Amino acid sequence: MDIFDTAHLYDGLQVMEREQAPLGREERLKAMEKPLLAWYGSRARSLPWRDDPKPYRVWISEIMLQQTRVEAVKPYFERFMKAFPEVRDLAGAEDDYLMKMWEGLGYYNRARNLKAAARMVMEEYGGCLPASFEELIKLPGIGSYTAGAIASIAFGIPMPAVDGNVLRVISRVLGDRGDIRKASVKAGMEQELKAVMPSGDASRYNQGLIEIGALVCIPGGEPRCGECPLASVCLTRRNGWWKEIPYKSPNKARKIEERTVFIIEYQDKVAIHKRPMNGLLAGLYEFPNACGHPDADEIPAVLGMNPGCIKAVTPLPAAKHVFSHVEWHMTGYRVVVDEAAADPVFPGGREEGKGVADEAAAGDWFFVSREQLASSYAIPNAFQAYTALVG
DNA sequence: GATTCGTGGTG
DNA sequence: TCACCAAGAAT
Repeated sequence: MDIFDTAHLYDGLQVMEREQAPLGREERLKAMEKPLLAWYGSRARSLPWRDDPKPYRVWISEIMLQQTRVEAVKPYFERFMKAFPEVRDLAGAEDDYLMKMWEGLGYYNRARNLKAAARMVMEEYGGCLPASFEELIKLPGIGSYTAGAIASIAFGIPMPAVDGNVLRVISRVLGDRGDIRKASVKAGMEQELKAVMPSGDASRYNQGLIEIGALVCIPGGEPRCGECPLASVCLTRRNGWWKEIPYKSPNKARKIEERTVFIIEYQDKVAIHKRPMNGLLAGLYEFPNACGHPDADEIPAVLGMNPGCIKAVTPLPAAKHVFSHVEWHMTGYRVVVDEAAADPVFPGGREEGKGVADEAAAGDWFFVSREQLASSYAIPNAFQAYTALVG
């Protein structure tokens, strides 16, 4: 028999609890500890950052895991650790290379914050992450969850690490209908968990709660209460509330932007453009693009190019990319240009004062080979449909 | 408190 | 197809 298959005990335990005074919130949370630690001891997945929890590795993994699935992180983590084995390597990273190592993972400010924090760790802590929640949370990119995760997992400090998994698990255990989107609900849960954290098992305790959320008390489907070590203390399990708890207030509708992407080719090279250092996809590279869906005969004006520079124009397939708060509905053109347009002295062959109205005008585009593009410039996956056409 | 930051899996 | 949403943080 599987000792963690507690389904057969539910009826008895429920009767027991009904016969006693109902548990208060703190008592219910305290009742989680033993079954949680026992379950984690036997069921924890083997993960690269878990098997070798050096502070630096825990830090990198926790940043990568923010709003990102474990399976997506794994290959990035291994590659990142080879590129930047120690804090010193990260602190001295070249920006374009750093972003190339992050290319496709999303939320690119995480990588920039990581480097900024690494420099602070070098200067202020001699290259070692501080073993202190209060010091960790001062570092850029480290908030209350990540500070708690690093403090507990890397240093054994008994501080809670409340992420989306923990919000879901604890809301369900307590039968709490508070809106888990609210910062106040998270802050309250951090306080309650801090009061019941075991002083000597912080790492396993926090990771156990997260692991239950990831593997058992899952979102977007029926939780696997039959294999949950917390089933006997869980109010949501007892009352069948899993569809209602956790409660999360609805999302806002996304804004839709129409864009046109230009694959501008000269011989074996293609034009790219560096995006501004703030806002969406900050500091990454992109193909020149513009608002709206201009006709082919409008392209010289849109690009601010002498029509004589353009040797051929062919339309490219439409594509859609969905960000968190914006949707791009894209079309594209392949534009083959001649020497005049590719002249580095006069980038883009542009006419003075004209050009793409917004972002592409900021720094002009420049031509790179396919090899350079693939090896040295981070292009976000929003352009994947067009990147694929460049080969 | 409300917004803005990517991307891919999933029902 | 589409809405949801994941090991959140910064502004």
